[in-house]
Amino acid sequence: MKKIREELQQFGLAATHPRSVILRCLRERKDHPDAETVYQTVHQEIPSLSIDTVYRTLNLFASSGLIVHLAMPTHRFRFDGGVEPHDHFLCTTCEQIVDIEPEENDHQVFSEKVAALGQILSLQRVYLGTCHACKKAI
Amino acid sequence: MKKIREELQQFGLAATHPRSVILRCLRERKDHPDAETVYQTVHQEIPSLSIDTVYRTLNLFASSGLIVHLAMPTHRFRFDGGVEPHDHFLCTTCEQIVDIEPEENDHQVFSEKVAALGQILSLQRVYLGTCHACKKAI
DNA sequence: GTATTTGCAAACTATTTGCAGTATT
DNA sequence: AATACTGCAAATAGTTTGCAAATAC
Repeated sequence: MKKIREELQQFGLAATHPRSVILRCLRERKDHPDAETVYQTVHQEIPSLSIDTVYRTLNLFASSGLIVHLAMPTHRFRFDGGVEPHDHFLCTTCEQIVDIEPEENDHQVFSEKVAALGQILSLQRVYLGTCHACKKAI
Repeated sequence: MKKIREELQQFGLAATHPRSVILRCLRERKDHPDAETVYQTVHQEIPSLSIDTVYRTLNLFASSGLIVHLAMPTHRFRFDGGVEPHDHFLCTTCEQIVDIEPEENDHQVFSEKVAALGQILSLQRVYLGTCHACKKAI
């Protein structure tokens, strides 16, 4: 928990109890949760927590760069507590998201053409399709 | 317009007037519109058109593969009438989306690791950042 | 003529915001 | 003590759906 608090402070954010628990939740989970899911989890540890705070906190963390707001055609915003570059697979049926570790030689260099469009901050790659479970269910 | 109607029929969809005009709108625009924007445009040609039909039609087209439901962390769903593979730049401030034509040697082959996750139907790459206009405005 | 599609209206779901009290620095 | 954060409540925004009338095949 100490590390989480320090992280918040390094980003210039007050290390409150809700924020610490929300950030720890994001760091531990591997399933790229939405606000509701984060709320359900953190609510167990802080019963007084409201979902408004979860929304505000997730937006704050994402714009600070502490977490990643995922580019996905899903019905709810999804977040990723892993900030090292990697790709994702999205099952467009059940909306589960799976991490894909980058290849050794993948250094995400942007071409000049891309750089000319503005200040590029990140690149997200999403493979879209149907997971085995959903495929079977059809 | 003939071509548009034929396209709909090839995909097994009834070539109604609303659908034809909506598909033509998507094919002509370069700005990756949301449902509201499509509605504003098509509404000029078909005043009786309702936005419900726009939502239904966009979802139908996207699941049929006639258009692409973009993977973007935007507040509204965005659609692309260009179906040949290409990348996108998203300004996370003004939410404008710009096409990036693929490099010559970009053939979008999926690794076995990716293919093992399920049936992969497409890959979307999104460069996120701030466009020049928004950068200046800060 | 039959089946599919559309408009209307309403519902539903997700997300944001103002304000006053509370916690953090 | 001053500032920043949170909960409450309500508002806002985006999208979906049931049903009867209209349209396409």
